[in-house]
Amino acid sequence: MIGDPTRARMLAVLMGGETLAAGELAAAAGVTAPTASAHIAKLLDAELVVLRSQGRHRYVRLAGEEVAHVLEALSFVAERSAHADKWERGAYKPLKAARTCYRHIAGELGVALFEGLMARGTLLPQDGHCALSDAGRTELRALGLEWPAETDAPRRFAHPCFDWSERRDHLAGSLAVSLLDHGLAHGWLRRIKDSRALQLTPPGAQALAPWINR
Amino acid sequence: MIGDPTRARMLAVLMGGETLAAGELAAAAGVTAPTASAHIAKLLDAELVVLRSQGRHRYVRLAGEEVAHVLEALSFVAERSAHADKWERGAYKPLKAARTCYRHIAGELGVALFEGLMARGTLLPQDGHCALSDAGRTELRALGLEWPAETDAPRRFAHPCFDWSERRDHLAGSLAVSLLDHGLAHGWLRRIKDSRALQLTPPGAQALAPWINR
DNA sequence: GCGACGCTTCGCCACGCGACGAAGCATGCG
DNA sequence: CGCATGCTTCGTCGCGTGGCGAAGCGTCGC
Repeated sequence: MIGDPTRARMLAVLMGGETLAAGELAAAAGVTAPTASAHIAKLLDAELVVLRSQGRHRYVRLAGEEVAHVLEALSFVAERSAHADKWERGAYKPLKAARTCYRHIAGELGVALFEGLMARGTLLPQDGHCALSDAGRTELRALGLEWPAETDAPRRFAHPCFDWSERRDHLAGSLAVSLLDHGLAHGWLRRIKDSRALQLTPPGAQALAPWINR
Repeated sequence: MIGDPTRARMLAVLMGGETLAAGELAAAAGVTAPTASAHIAKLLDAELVVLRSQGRHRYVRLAGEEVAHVLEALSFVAERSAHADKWERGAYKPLKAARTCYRHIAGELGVALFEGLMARGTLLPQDGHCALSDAGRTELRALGLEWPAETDAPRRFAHPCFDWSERRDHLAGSLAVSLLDHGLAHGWLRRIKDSRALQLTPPGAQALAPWINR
């Protein structure tokens, strides 16, 4: 299912965490509308993506974090030895520095952020997941960040996610989604076109400085 | 590559962590020798498996932990919703209770062991991996366990590995391999035939009792 | 050496499935 | 209303690739 080149291209695009209309996906994958439609139907059937119909558009998004995790791990193994140093220099460098993993911040920036959040005590480890400390709540609100209720499903709220390029954890969960969205909305981060790479802007570096661990 | 049904069956068998001769793999996957040979060649080319020629036999084994991790995550997503309750009752129950993940102990037993090792202080968290405490070294030697030198590559020695059925970590790394091998050799654990499932024997339960967290 | 065995290479067949064009439904807009 | 847009369904084509049997190598045993 994932192995088909066209579907793989579609999934890779969706790994950015965005939701795309069927037509956009077709263009991104380089196939015609009928072909894309058939593939989307299969991905839906396999529950790898979910669909939201809205007017005459049909928006597609990855089904969840498990799927994103598999794809991330797969892409790492796939690109592994082939171009060992492309990660250090060249085309993959921006991806290694900062990228989206589903709807989280990953790469060097993601790992640094996660470790900073833990080191500063903004987040506290708790069983397998993470919880906001009282001080942490205050700090993040001061940035203007808002997040969904933490009450239900603590596991879903914030937890570590293994980062395949860094081989260390970054932050995942709904708090991480809020953080990415907020960062994009306020110009702290910019998506690099046609890529999962992210760029940290000067205001972003300033806003996140207390947590960026270097 | 992984998607082909025959190759998937081969990889699933190899997920047990064993090394099999080409002919055994052919039988396990239900194909003739020529077919298996072609598939093995492809898996080798993709560096998903490694080969050790010995006499007229050619032994195949998974290439490493990254590969095992991807396969484990994939199998979880693949089996996910299909038979949601088969994990609780029925065919998957032994797999959920205890199984091999590459060459580590996974499932409920694996998670309990890992958490017990940490809770008792046998293992100490250290950066992204784990280190043996002095007391831990003594405790494990008392069991008769031996392990490779811890000096080089601490990351490889012991680290958490996300367990897809339990959604918590179990122990991975060369220490985990030693533990599984030792457990099998001393009758603490038995492989269940034609499956990745493991069974904890009474002597095993006794030997591991100090670390089994319940 | 000469078989037996294990595995690979070769040649061939056939099925599956992905690709597209054309036509068919929906939805939204003037 | 009627036409444009977005997507799906249908029918068809053709390539890719997995499958096997037969034959070819290498390795071990007597």
